[in-house]
Amino acid sequence: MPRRFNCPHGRSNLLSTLSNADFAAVEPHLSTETLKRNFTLEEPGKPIEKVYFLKSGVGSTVAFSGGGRRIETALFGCEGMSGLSVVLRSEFSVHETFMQVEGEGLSIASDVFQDLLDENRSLQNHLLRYVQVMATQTAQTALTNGQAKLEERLARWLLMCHDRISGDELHLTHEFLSIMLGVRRAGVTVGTHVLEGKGMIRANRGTIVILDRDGLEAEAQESYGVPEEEYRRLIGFGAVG
Amino acid sequence: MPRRFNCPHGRSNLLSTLSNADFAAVEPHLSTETLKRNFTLEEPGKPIEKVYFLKSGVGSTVAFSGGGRRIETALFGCEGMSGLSVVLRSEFSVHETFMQVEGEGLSIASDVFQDLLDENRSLQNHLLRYVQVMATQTAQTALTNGQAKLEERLARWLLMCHDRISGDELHLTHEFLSIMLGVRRAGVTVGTHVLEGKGMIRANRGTIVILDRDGLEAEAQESYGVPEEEYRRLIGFGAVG
DNA sequence: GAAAAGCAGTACAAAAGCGTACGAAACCCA
DNA sequence: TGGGTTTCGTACGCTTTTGTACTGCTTTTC
Repeated sequence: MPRRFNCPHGRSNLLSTLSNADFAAVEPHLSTETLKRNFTLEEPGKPIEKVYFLKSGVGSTVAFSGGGRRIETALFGCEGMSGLSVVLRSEFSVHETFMQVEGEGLSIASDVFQDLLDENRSLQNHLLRYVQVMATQTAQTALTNGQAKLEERLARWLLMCHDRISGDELHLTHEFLSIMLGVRRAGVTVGTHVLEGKGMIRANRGTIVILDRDGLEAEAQESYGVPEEEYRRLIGFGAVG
Repeated sequence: MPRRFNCPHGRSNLLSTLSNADFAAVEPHLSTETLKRNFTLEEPGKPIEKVYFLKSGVGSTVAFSGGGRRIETALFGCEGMSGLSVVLRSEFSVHETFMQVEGEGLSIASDVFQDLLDENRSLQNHLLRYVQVMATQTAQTALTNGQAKLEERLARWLLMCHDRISGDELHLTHEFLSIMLGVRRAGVTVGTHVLEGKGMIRANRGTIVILDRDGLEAEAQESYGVPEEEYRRLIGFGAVG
């Protein structure tokens, strides 16, 4: 199976799948921005100022609790956007969203964007379908967190990240991965060794290279694939230019 | 702290918090239905025919995978509704939603409802905010599934269910609870004994009685409360008649 | 080029939870 | 009333994961 969200030439697939009229309405208000690693796209509990459509890179939404527990609940790249709370008329969310892999994005001011949604039914409907995709992803994360073993969760995460980058190299530390998955750092070390032993990845200080996607998909079992299929159903892929 | 979603006299709080105009638009199309335990509100992968606003009882959304793994991702009562996929223009969801505790609900045909949403901005916006509440609940479930111990998850679940029923008795088996939480049946038995030992609940064949909510909230730690607070912020409570 | 910081590998005991299984108690229905 | 069924209590060994901590290798910084 091919890489699933490999948006060609750093293009936002979510914008590409808009109708011409909808895209024309949005386009004048977009500004290109370079989004560095760790850049905050949404601050928990604070009104969202800009919505970002990624052209490349990966964004990550994390739920946390007072006691310092954190876990990633959703992740998106060139197929998606930040600021779902704007689409959902909620001003902000209690969760945090930041850039996990740096990239480029198109930003639009939240208030302008909200007006566009008001005026433009089909634009809104399209993005609501995207909300459903993300809701599915989060539900699947809940399922996986509750039922899958560490290696399976690790494989799922690597696949989802791989789907959204170009090339096969992920630049991240075990520490970071352990926070995303909500497990112990040393557990990630052991888990990567297992996947490495099966020849699926090659790990190196700060880098993981994907060698065998099919193997990883087998390892991830049913943990991987459901939201990806929903994306295909509800959003689809824009014509490749 | 009082019971959080104790809708008086079996009333839908979600409908009660609509503006008069919005409620007037919806009201003529509603039919009261008795919803037995296990009644399917949404079938996975099949177009939703009716949307239900609960007046009493509890509905439950479950994610599952081919391998027979299941876990509850969200739960709602008189404060909520089924059929979020209709609000999100997605026809259906891949998850299953059914009645966990029997009750009454107001149903409306999906196509009629969708037309109402089209014509009625503020109705749609209100329900979109409810979608955000549920997204928050699911994210919190992902966090809890990944990080909390069995007893904490159990306490959270009991509280969420207690919030949505009248009285303090939950009628359910350990087997059922184990499926909702995605744990072993025998684990639930042990967990309930611990909570019982602390005087928070009293358990009996098919019944759990909540004795000490505050105790349970302490047991659940930060696992409980976030989506409830979001509901308060985004939906609120209708005037008590 | 030395010191500091960051990152990865490893080890060990302990806890949490699982799979399984068996028997007892409570309930249901004929 | 009695047999079948459902639900619950409990036990045992095993796997997974944790908490903690120490070591050594890189990379960065001064």
